[in-house]
This record gives sequence, structure tokens and C-alpha cells, in this order.
Amino acid sequence: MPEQIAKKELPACPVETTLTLIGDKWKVLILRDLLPGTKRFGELKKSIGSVSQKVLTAQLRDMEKNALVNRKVYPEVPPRVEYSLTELGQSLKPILDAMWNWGEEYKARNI
Amino acid sequence: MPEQIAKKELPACPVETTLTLIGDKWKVLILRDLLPGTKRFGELKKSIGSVSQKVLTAQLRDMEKNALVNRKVYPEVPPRVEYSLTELGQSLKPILDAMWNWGEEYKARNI
DNA sequence: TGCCATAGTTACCAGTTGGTAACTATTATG
DNA sequence: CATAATAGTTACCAACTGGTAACTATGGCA
Repeated sequence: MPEQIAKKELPACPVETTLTLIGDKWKVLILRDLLPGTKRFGELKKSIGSVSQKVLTAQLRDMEKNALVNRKVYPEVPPRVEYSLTELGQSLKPILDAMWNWGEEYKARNI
Repeated sequence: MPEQIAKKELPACPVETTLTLIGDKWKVLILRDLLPGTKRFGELKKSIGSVSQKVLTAQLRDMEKNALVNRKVYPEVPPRVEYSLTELGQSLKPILDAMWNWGEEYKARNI
């Protein structure tokens, strides 16, 4: 059986599974900013606020590898690269929504 | 106005606000394991699976400071310390639920 | 008397993460 | 001819994170 495809080794607990994919501040922020729609690299960098190019690229590569994000390169000069969420990426919206709602209520209490 | 109480400096974005409180793998796992109910330190350590004493204590202290977790010490020997979620901590359940559901579906797809 | 148990704390060390700055390519513009 | 623009990559360094192991306290038990 030489063609055995390695199954991803996922944790038994579903919460941990989710954490392996987006258990990371940067990825959550990328999701937040891509959920409304496609963005260019530079736009994304600006909208996230304070992230270095290095880290942003690394996180995007990671999410691309995990099929959460699409990367589309336009062969222009200067280069244009557009990032968008895959369907799988979009399917994380309920988590982001829950985080949004909780944060809102938390801030409302603390005024 | 000497009694001005310092307002917590929270990010404008609610998602980021949530991240400042539980944007951390360990805290999510602690929430997961305390949502069903009170646990002693040792039980929590075991149920989380692979966390060192040092890290677990640090995270619990942090969550206690942020009023997510209650710490109750019983003056016995050997000492008994019980951890439970505050109401605020419990209110994070929808986020955990969303993460649970997503993880389940993700694993189902990848079988 | 000496050891066990629990819930820590601390010092030390290793690995990971993240920032900065310099470098890349290519074409349009002044 | 030099510069600007975009989306990177790379090297180097600092800071943060996390693990291990040794130490703490105290009462019960052999």
C-alpha cells in the first residue's frame, strides 16, 4: 500500500481541532477582515493595524495551506495579490460572530 | 478627582476585545473544561492533558484577574483549590459552542 | 521519624514568535 | 537614468512562552 495518504492527525476534541486551525490571534484578525470580502495584501495589512509583513505573509501561507484562504496573483507590475476566504474559511463566521457579540456586550458592561 | 478609576483600555473592535481576554489556546481549553462545572487544580491539569503546572497556574491567575474564573481555597492539608467559572466566564459558552460545532463538522468532512 | 499528598513558586534553559531593515523583481513615470 | 510602487523574502536580533526540576508548606500515616 504505497499510496496511503496521510490523514491529518487531528485532536479528538473538536474545540482543539478548531484551535489547531485558528487558535491564533493573527488568524482571527485575518478572518475578521476577509469575511466582508476580498482584499489585497496591502489593504489587509493596513486593516489589521499593526502586523509586520513577515508575520502577515506567514499566517496567510498557513491559512492557504489549510484551505481557509485563497491567494490570487495578478501578473502585473507592480504585483497585485488578492486574498479571499474559501467556503471553508467562510464557514468560520459563526465563531467570529460569537466573538463579536461577546466583545460588544463585555464593553457595554464596562462603560 | 483623585478617585478616578482607570478604565480598561479596550480595543475598538469587539473581536479584538474578546481576543485580549481569551485569545490564547490555554484559556480556551480551561474554559472548555470548566464549563461543565467546578474542578480542582489537579483535575483540571489532567483534563487539559498536556500543560505544565507553571503555565496552568499563570493562565488561571490571569483569568481570575479578568473575572472569568473563581478560585476557592480550602484550608486543608494537603491543600484543596477549586476553580469554577464566574457568570462572565459562563457567558463565553456560545463561543466555545461555535468552536465545538465547527470542529465537529470539519472532522466529519475530513474522514 | 520519615514519607506522602496537593498546589503552588522559582530558577534556569530552550524554542517559538515577532519586529526591523535590507534585499528582490519589474514596469511606469519624471 | 533614477525613483516609485507592490508583495514579497531573508538575516539578524529581542522578547515572550513554555518545559523541567527543585523547592515550599503542613497534617496524616506507617
